[in-house]
Amino acid sequence: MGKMAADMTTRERIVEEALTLFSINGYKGTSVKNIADAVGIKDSSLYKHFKSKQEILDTIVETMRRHMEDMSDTFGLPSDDDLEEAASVYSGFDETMLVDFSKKIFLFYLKDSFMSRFWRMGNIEQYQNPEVSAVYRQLFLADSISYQTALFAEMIKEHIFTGEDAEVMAMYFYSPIFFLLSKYANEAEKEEEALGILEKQVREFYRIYRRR
Amino acid sequence: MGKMAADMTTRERIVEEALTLFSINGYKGTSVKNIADAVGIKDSSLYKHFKSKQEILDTIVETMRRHMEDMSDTFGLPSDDDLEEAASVYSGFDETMLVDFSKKIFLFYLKDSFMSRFWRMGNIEQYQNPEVSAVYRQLFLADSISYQTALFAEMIKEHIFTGEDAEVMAMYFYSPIFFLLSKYANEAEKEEEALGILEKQVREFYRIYRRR
DNA sequence: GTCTATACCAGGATAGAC
DNA sequence: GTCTATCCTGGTATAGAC
Repeated sequence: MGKMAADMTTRERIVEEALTLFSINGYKGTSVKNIADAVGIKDSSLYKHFKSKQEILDTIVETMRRHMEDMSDTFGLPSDDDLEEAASVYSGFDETMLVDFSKKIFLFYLKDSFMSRFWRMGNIEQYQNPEVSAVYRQLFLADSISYQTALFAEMIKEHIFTGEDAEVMAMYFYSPIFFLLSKYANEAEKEEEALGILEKQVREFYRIYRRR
Repeated sequence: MGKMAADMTTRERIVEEALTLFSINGYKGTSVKNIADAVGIKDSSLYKHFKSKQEILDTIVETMRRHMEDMSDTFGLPSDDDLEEAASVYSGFDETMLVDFSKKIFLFYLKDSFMSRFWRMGNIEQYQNPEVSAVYRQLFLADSISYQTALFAEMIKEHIFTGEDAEVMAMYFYSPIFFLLSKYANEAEKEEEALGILEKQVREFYRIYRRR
């Protein structure tokens, strides 16, 4: 994203096209020639930029790892350091804000061009490539839960929500998002349907845990 | 499962070994020779049983489709027809029974040899093969939700649970199971950890929706 | 840094003997 | 219904000219 094709180096464009193809056809289902064709060079020329097909995949994973680190910014989420601040930001939280927050997370995963392609590639390659698997699992399974657990814990402490166990709350908040991503990642046209279901879930979540 | 290798025809053993290999290395990552080796025959001999590698995959999908139809039995679940009966069966439902019910579903998906291999293969191949995708999505995304929606709707009607929207309840009941399957499908050794988390989720679910 | 040409190998599938 | 031998294609990667 951000850069136009013209602004990108050939090396960057190879990574870009490879991620797209890997996310559609998988690593084994994508040939070096497929990637070269997409970039508009011959397959042999590609080896001036990468010493092997595997090295392209490694570069994608590395890029994703860096992308991940400044994800909070992209998200518009506060960083781990200032959770207290985060909670105070959300202290005027109402139902609508919680719904918007969940939709923001959902649509970021679904529509951000890097995220959505990595989601799909991660699904396909998670059992094959240990490095892909590690980043995929951290991103979509571990970090999401741990961040939201910390956030809900803070919000309980600040008496914004009631609840005994922040991790249980985080699971109830995030796992429907995860489920809907799995279901709708490949059906962009049904986005509205997905958002409708998500909204109902989150309104119920708010009803259950709001301070009474 | 149930049949020993000795009892199975060569054709059945090909399907069996192919599913195992596809679930580990994917369709493209598995060669006909890999399958033949696992069965103990030469790759060329395999073509006496199947006219192509694709036909093996089609047979697996077909087997899964049939497996699916009598899943309710395997599950120990009532069929769609007699939901009223199902609800009355659960009318004496307490927290422990709900926890056991959720663990049963979770462990069935995780440990049933056919299910767990199809789960993994479905994950890998969901964007590649339309037929795999259809069965995978029906099994793990659509049917689970619709069955549990019907069940909770009946239980609300019978005043066993309180709740406005059975589908929202079904999502809160099933999506943590789905999330935990995604997380632990490849880490059989952490089964206890997964069950611990599941139990906490379901106890919270019961606390929220039990009749008061 | 792009091209053409080519080496090399692995995979899917068939032919034909036993 | 299993084997050996073989065909063909397509994929990764390298060499060397421009």
